[in-house]
Amino acid sequence: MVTMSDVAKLSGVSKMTVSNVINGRAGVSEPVRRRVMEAIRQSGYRVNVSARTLRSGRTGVIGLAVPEIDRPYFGQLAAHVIAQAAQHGFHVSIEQTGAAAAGEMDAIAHSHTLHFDGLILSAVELDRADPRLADAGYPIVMLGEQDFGAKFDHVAMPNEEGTKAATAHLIDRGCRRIALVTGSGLDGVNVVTRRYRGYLAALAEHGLSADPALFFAIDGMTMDSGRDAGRRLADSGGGIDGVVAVTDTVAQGVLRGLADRGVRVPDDVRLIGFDDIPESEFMVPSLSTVAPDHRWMAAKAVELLINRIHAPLRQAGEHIAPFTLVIRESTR
Amino acid sequence: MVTMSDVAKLSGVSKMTVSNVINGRAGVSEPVRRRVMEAIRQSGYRVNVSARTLRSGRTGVIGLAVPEIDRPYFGQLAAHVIAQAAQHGFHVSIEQTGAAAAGEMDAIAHSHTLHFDGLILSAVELDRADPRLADAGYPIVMLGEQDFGAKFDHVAMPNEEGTKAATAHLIDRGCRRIALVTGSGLDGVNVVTRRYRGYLAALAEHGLSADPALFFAIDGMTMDSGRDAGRRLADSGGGIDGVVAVTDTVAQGVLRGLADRGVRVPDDVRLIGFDDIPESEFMVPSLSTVAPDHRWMAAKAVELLINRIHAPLRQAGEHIAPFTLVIRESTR
DNA sequence: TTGTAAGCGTTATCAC
DNA sequence: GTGATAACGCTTACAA
Repeated sequence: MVTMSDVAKLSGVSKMTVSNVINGRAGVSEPVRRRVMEAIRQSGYRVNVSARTLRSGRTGVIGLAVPEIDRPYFGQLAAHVIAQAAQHGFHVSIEQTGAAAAGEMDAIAHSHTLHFDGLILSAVELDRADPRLADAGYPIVMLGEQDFGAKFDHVAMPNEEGTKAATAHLIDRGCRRIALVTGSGLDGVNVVTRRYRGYLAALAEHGLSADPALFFAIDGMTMDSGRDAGRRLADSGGGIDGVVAVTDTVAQGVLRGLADRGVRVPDDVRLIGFDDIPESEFMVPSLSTVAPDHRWMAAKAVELLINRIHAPLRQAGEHIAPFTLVIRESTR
Repeated sequence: MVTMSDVAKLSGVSKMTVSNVINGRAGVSEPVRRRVMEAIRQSGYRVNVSARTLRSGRTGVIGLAVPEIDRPYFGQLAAHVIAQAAQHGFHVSIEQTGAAAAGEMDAIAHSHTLHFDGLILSAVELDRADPRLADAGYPIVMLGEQDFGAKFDHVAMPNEEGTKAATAHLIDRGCRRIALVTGSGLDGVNVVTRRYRGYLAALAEHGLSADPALFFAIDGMTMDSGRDAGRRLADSGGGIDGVVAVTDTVAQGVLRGLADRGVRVPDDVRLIGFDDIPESEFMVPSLSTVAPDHRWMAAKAVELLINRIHAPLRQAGEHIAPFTLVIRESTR
């Protein structure tokens, strides 16, 4: 392995001068700089990041912890975060938490080991009271889901507003018996409860009542559980004419479950999702959905994190993403 | 920051003994080991990976370079690779190459900087002749696409065999005018040409001719270009009764493009894809497809890479993944 | 503008 | 079994 000393020897200067050239520091004469660059090129020298990190304490890597990278929403999120971080000269390392609280704490403990400069945590289940969160050793930004009070910067989805708009849209289209397909946990403050509140708010505003028979609980935010809910929904015979699904992924499952039972969308039932994943436009029928500005969210999270890396003591804040309602065939 | 020296002082032993305890090396008496463990617990000590890496030369991180992490296939691949690597005590860092050859070389140069122990490269465009590949400084395993000759371990898709089986299946179902929707580059040895050969082989074997009018070229492996191809296909009026799409993602676009034109699947046209992404089961209609064993591929790639990390000089080989044909509604 | 010296936290070596 | 010492490759602080 070729080191800085080798380059120094080759170009007839000291290690320090080589370091200065590499890091673009001022105070190196042009001839020397050229000699050094040439020596670097010739020798094929590469900086040893471990040594630099050991000395400087900065890794240039930020962690992104997501439940499962193979769900479209998180894949898309990761792509945006990687792009944004690159613009600031940071790399991204992805950790899968497996949607379990234990895994999420692992990501933090682990990344401690891996020496991230900071962590973006797209949390679903993590208990907000966990004390270990406080002393992770580096800044953390929460993205997209949980509310952890004032301790962390938090980039939030327009959960309540978005779901309210989606529900209101179905009502506008003439739906009167509108089902909600969502997670079962209605305690605490999280995606599920926030979106539930938005659903209720829209119903109330239009003088509709919230029938418990219209509430379809599912186990995870997966296509599979969505399909199951779609079938139950079709079998319920409750005259349901509209469905709000908690995410597009779940909506895709619902769509499939309804198709399994011969229920047509939007003819028999209208359906709307949340997230605007890339697939939504291509489903048959294409899926109407709440489209948060994902790029904005990724940019915001990276910006907040990098700010905090440079200035650890700042007031944390919540930032709610803007959204639009994308109307497609499923609610025509 | 609490270091190994602190733990040593706290437990009244030397740094070296602490190191031995942490790394589970033999030759530490039980009482001492317990004292050290307790000191670690009390102090909240964490290993500094940079220092360890600097000294040992191992990072414990393997890179995974994929064109775009937000495409379902690569998301799924990443999930499997992460899981497999974890079983061997390795972490995974994901690099996006943006499907361009330049980006793929970047991933290599870059990860040099990042000090991976090895790299799994899911290459699409990378020119096999690029000399920089040879001296990346760590082992590389090619996964899923390109063929780079005998220089690298290579875990390959059953491109030819799978596409042949898919085409034969359509013929079995009674299709006689079978279109192929695939990338335009028919030169070189890559996914596109290999799958094309499989398609031709099946036609030939059943006495059907390859009509150029049945060849629909697309620009990238995206849903968007698939949709476009689906529309052109519907508008072509060539009596097409079957479609082989180069990937499921493209097939999803084709499905949508056909729906745009009111063409019914499978009633008017039968459609089959390649990859068996999670979405395929949930499309309407659900998509028949060639299902390579993704888990097998990830496991093989990780295994080959780790073998090579431990024994750099071994004969490279090609390993073709097993596959099954999954028959769903789109070819019923 | 350039060079010297010290040390970041860990592990390999070899002595005890 | 346990410990002292010397690296690993780089950057910070300071001297020339």
